[in-house]
Amino acid sequence: MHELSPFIRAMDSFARQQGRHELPWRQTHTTPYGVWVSEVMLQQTQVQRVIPYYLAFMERFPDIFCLSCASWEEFLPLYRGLGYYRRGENMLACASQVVKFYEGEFPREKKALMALPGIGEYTASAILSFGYGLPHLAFDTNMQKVFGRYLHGNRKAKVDKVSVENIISREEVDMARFNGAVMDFAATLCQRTPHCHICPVKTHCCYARHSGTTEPAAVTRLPRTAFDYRRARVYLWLHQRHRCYYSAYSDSFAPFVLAVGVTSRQQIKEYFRTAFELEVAVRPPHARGQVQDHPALLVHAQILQGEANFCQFPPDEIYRHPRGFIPEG
DNA sequence: CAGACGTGGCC
DNA sequence: TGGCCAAGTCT
Repeated sequence: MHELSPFIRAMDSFARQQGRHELPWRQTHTTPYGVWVSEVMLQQTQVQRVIPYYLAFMERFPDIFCLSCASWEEFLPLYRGLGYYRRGENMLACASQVVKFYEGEFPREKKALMALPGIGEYTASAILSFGYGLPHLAFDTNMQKVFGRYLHGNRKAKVDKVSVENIISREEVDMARFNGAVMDFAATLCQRTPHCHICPVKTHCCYARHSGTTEPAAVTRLPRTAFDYRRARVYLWLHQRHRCYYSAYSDSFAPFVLAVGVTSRQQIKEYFRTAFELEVAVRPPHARGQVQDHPALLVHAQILQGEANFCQFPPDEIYRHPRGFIPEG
């Protein structure tokens, strides 16, 4: 017996009663490949957003051999819109390595998995537990939040992963079931503002016992002064992973200066699509201010697809603000 | 080890 | 509408 016993029993019951069993990557026919695809897509991305991407992706690339042969041009249509395009590059590289070195089967060892591109400790554990039924704890931000609160009353508190994993393994618990249960529990009950009044472990949880007073409340920011996007101009730095920057001019470096009012990410993408036949990923503005009495936004963007016929400059030869830029203050 | 990396939906 | 959010990984 130990302090986690009630929690483990509660999660088992929670999984049975309120588990999200209908998620497409939780089906009985889901392969380690399917687990991997879902886990990579789910990184820093919301479940509801991933579902349609996952379904379409598995239809287009049903197995890892299929994916390992795909080009970036074939891959991108099924990935575009998910963001974090390095993730996408890593998926292709990973698929090709698994085929080349492991005959298309993901290894069953954490160390070997973590050596593959785009697979870190969390994703490796997820593949091992969900894909192979091995007893690895999939410790993500959900588990951090839940165990931090349960054990120490604070979602940010340091949690000893190894001892938690050992304790769970010792119980006769299916680790995959447990991992999924904690995620569902975190998503539906133990949210940023947790619903302790209906929580099955409230009598054992450190956070609930202290009525949440052990955790700092979410910060509320002061409202900012309105910014006139309709009159604003975007100054845009187009780059390849910040390794080289493209200039709007051929003789010296200059950022792209867009038309007044072309400020939304959607508008900016459309501009590069029609003007240059380029697909670009546009970051939210990293600075705003004034240039010659006009509101200005400074924006980074990188090329996803297409050929750029612009002059290239190394990062140290570009300047980061337009002449006369006055930061908002 | 901070900081970078994307996006569309939501209030 | 602007600021925040969501199953990490890499450098």
